[in-house]
Amino acid sequence: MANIKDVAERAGVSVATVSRVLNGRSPVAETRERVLAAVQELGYRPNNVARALRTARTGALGLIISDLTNPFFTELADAVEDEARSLGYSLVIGNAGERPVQQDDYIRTLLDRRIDGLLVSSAGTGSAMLSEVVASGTPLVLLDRLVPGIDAPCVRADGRTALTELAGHLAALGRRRPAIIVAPAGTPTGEERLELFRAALAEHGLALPDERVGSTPDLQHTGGRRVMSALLDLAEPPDAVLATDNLMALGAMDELRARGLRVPDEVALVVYDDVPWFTHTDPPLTAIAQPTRELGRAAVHTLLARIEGRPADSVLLPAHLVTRRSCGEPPTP
Amino acid sequence: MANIKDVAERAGVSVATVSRVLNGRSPVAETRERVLAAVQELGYRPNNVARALRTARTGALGLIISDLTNPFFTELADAVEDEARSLGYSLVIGNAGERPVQQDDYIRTLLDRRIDGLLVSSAGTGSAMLSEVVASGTPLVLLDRLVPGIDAPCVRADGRTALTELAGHLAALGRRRPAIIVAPAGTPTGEERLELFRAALAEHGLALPDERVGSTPDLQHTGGRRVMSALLDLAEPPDAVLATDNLMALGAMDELRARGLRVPDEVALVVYDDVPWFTHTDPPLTAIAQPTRELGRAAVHTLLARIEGRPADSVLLPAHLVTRRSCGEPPTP
DNA sequence: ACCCGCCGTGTAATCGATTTCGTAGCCCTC
DNA sequence: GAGGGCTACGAAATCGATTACACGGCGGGT
Repeated sequence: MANIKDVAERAGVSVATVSRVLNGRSPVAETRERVLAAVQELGYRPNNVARALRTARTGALGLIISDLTNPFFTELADAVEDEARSLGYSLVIGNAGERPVQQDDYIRTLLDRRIDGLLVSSAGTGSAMLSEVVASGTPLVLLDRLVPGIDAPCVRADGRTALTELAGHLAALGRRRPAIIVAPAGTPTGEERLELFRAALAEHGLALPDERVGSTPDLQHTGGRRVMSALLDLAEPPDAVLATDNLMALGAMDELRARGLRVPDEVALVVYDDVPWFTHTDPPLTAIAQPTRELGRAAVHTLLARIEGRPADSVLLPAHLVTRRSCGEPPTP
Repeated sequence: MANIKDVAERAGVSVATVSRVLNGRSPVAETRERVLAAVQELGYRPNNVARALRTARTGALGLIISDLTNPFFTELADAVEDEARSLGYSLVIGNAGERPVQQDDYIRTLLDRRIDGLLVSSAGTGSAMLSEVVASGTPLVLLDRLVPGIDAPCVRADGRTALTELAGHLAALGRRRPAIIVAPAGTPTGEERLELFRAALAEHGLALPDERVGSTPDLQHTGGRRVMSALLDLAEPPDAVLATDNLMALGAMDELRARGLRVPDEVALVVYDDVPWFTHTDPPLTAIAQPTRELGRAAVHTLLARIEGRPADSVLLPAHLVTRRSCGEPPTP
């Protein structure tokens, strides 16, 4: 591949001049055109690696995502990618697969690659490497998940409105024994959702006793199924279940189906995170929709602010309840 | 951040020695330990940008995916990422969003970043930039989609077995008027699936006339819905439909539902690409499952072969029919 | 007419690593 | 004991860009 020296020779100028023309400085029509012609003829493209070494800017952002196959995170990643690209950055995606060790591995790699900034939707509580990121001075923004003890802005959705709406919805439909499936105590997101849901239910005179709080470290399909099974084995099984993750909800649905229980007739089901195909499940699922694309966009902007040294605050966007049929009420058209 | 010079000073050796220790050459216990101690104390990590400039190897692979929000491609990307990471490469993902222009944009960026190799699941027929890739000498492997005129190995699934199984399945269930929803003529994948399906049907005495071949350039939800609508308006509407993409299938289902037609009673529906949540739709969808993760893995291996100068051939892995209830037969447990 | 300053350009340093080449010291052999 | 070969290490070139500094020429001000 042609390099800047080849271009300089062909245009009969120095490499400095070529560099200046390409970066918009010192615009003298005649020289400028000779250089551009040479660039054209040789099909020259600047080597980003060399440029990055010299300028200490790679033009790449890193995104650590907890689980790429989870549709919520896919959409988030898509939104981030879109926004980053439109602002001239490219995106290196690291998939943590919900494993803290793998996450740390990836963060290290990205740091070694000298990305300009890092977005992290953290798996678990693995904050050891995160404090290293902060220490290294690489701009960091947390996405969707808070990490205690890490001094970085966090962009995420606020479930309060949605959960209040949900509690009202369930109460109005006569549900008396709500339950929740969450990540285990200690994970900030899980705890927050639990507390908000409990508070919202209380306002409608509904209790959420600990026995109807099912939790599992396995945030996937099988975890959700196992927890749902335990809930159904209770002396007083729930008549409404909120699954705080779409994968766990799928597992929960499988368990219901396996036991021949009908949704919403016998048990109402609500999912945290709305996903396009929830319209197509049997029955269509009532869901709490986070403003995913907006989150992605905001995260990129916050990160760029940090990169450019501008002040950057945390962002909190409201989530909303999307009513479908899995709680019993027909959707209002 | 500490650099190699700092380490050298602290250890009282030259930078060359530090480099050698870190790369496993010239192992002399005493010096070696001094260097490693200095590395430890300074928290030194080699600058990958500088290393890449010198060695002309970035340790990064590029992946251009046609649509990140399509679950099939998500799983593919996940598999590729997994395999790449386990082999010491990181992955830069570019999302083409099914837009050739954006795809070309991204390929250029990745080339500028001097990635070691490129995997492309091409959107449309945008092969202009692809021939540039070949010309640039960057190792290239096509993924899932063939691109005519591009001299690069292609890793993809062979639908012949699956479509033969499907034709038999439909015939056995008494379906007489099969139809297909495909990408428009001119897209290799679409044409191939059409021809294979037609041939397989013929073996069971079933015809697939052109009027029951619905195509749309919009490979998304709305495209699928529009085509399904046209098929249903036929004088002799189909009693079985194969949608060659999972997004289009969702659109098709919406149209069926909107018209109050029951699946499988009135129309059988089959989807190309199996996705985890197809178990949860109403009814569970019979699908053609591509060996997605194996495809991802094979693609990375093929690409590495090219990178290392080993011979690399195209790979063709068989797809299979996964029978559920959307064609009428209960699944055999 | 002379000098100052500015503008466009070239020369060379620089970013942080790898790698070639050269050299000093050591051991072994004859 | 001298010479040859090997080993461990350092000095310096190198990758391909950006950029600080130097310099020559030209225009304008006095």
